[in-house]
Amino acid sequence: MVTIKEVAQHAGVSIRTVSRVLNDNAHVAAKTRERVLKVIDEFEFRPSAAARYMRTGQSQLIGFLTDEMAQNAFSYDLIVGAQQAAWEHEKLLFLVNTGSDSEVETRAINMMRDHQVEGIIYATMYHREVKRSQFPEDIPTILVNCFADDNSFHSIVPDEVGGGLLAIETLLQKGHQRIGFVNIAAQEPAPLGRQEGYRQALENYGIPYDESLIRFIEDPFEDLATSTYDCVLSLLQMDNPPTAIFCFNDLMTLGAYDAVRKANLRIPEDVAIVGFDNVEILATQLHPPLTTIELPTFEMGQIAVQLLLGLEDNPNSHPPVQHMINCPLIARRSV
Amino acid sequence: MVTIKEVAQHAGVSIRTVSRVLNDNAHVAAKTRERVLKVIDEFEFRPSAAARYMRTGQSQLIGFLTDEMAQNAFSYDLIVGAQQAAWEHEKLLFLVNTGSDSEVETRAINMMRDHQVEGIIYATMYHREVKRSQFPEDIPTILVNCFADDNSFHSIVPDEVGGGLLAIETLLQKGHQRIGFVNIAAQEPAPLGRQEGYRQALENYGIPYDESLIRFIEDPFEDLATSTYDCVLSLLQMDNPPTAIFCFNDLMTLGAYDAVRKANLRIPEDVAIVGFDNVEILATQLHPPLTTIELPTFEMGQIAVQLLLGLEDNPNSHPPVQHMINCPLIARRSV
DNA sequence: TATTTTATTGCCATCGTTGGCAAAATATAT
DNA sequence: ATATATTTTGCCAACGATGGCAATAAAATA
Repeated sequence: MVTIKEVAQHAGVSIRTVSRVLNDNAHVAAKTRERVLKVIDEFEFRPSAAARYMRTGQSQLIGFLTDEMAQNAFSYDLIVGAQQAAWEHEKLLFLVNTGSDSEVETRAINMMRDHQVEGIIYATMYHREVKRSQFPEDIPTILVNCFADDNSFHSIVPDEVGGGLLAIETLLQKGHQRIGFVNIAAQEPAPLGRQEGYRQALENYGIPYDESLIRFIEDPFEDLATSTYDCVLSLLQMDNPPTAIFCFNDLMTLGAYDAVRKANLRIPEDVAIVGFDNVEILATQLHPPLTTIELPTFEMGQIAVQLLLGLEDNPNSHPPVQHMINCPLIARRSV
Repeated sequence: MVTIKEVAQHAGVSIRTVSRVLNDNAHVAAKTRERVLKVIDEFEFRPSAAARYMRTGQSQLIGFLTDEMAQNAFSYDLIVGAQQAAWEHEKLLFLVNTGSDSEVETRAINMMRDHQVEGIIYATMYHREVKRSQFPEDIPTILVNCFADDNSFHSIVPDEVGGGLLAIETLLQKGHQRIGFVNIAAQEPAPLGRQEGYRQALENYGIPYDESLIRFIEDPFEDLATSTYDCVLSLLQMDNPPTAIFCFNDLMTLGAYDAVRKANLRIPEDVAIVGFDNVEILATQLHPPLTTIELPTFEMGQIAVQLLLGLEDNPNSHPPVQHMINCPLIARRSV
């Protein structure tokens, strides 16, 4: 590895001059600069980030922690979004997947501290609350898709209620009056929020809230599509069946599509279907393509980094920002 | 940030002693060590990785480059696999997604060099050849899911031929004699290799190779499932239709399932289906769950890191290893 | 007790870079 | 030509850690 010393030697100047060429650019004669630049180029010299950090205290590093390796595309888009934003600011992203193991988490945070990251982004795979104690107080931290129990950290979460509302209002606008909803049973922001959106939308349109149109899936991991299949089939076999179904997520629409076909009905002519998440691999390939609410994960990753970097300028921007991201409708052909 | 100096001061020893406690552990009196350890603990001191690197030359960093942000789960598993292996060796992973932009790629490699990564892993989203010139010669590099045009780098790729062979032999063992194959038209290792596996399997069982059973999809990005639907439907409408279908990837089986249903046939009783990739989100949720060949991406990521770290011990292990990863069958219920 | 061995500790240089300050070189004003 | 201002450059000390070597303290031997 070639150092600034060698460059100085070959250019016949002191290392201070090389350093000046590298940084200020001021106070160095044009001729000298040219000579130095030529040597730098020739030797492919690049200043050591570690040595630079030693003097400046700027590591140019951001830590990115994720809790579990989900099967879904969620995490990946989030990472890429964050990576891209970091890139635009010439920062590098450290990635650690902790698998929800709190010991690993602590160790990971320690390692990031060792490398003097300028900030930490902590992203969870599903929207939930996290304990504040697990995060260091002296490193700027942004929570993504989660929030601290005491809201003591900046956090970026999707607007679940707004998403649910938008899904249902879209259906109501098309004239649907009875709308089934296959939700999951957990007491978490996502199912709770989306259901609240469902309720509000009906209220806005003066349509009574019929509990029998809502079905819950207990175990959201085991055979999700199959459970949805059963739920949707039973909804369609009601005396007064719904003409539209809202599924808690896109994966579930796989089962919903099957159930509608089983009942010998057509999508969207007989039954409209709306999902949530906009998992492109599914939504675009289904038959017909799925209308769904987008969980803008890429954007969330981007915003997290931008927020983090903005923080450095005014680190005392208390109270922490609770950023709520709008979930737009992606209209395809299932409505 | 508390430094070794402060620790030394508070413990009433020199920094050299603290350093010894931190590293060797030898040649320091039990009493002293205890005292130092207490201060370290109390002040939550952690040695700076940058300063450490300055002296030792060990950055503990690995660079991970990906070419594009694919929709599929491929990349994510790969990253997590690599991350996990890195973690086990106490290394941290830098992630940069280049979006196939060679300028970004060069800049990314430069940034990694700045941070003195111990090695670089370059992973592509589909199995292909890459140019050797784009990689630096002085940093150990592992290619994943791709290989250099002159095989001058270590590389880890899936055994496409073996995967295709396994898929078809599985079907042949079940007594299927006419097996349809929906492939994609690109001249790349994956479609070419899997088709070669298809051919070999038939040859092994002494069954004639009937070209009319193979269909090609020209544009593998636009409406893949729909194109597959058309292909499978036309296969099933042949005079002597196949009793099994092998799809180039799992996404395509979505269309294949629809086509089989459309033809009023059952899976697997009337038509067996085998996919490729083992995209869990799809394979486990389909109706019935999909039998498919796994592309062991997680494992590939792990092996990449292990190989990289092993390299440091014997950096002159020329010629570069061309590692071929076995693709196993994941038997579910579509066969 | 004196002497040798061994265990413990501290001083200093170093890694590659940047910033403060002063020295040298050049340009401008008298 | 001399004095003064300005530009250009170099020396040296950091940053936070580690390693070589010497100094000191403790233990073992004579």
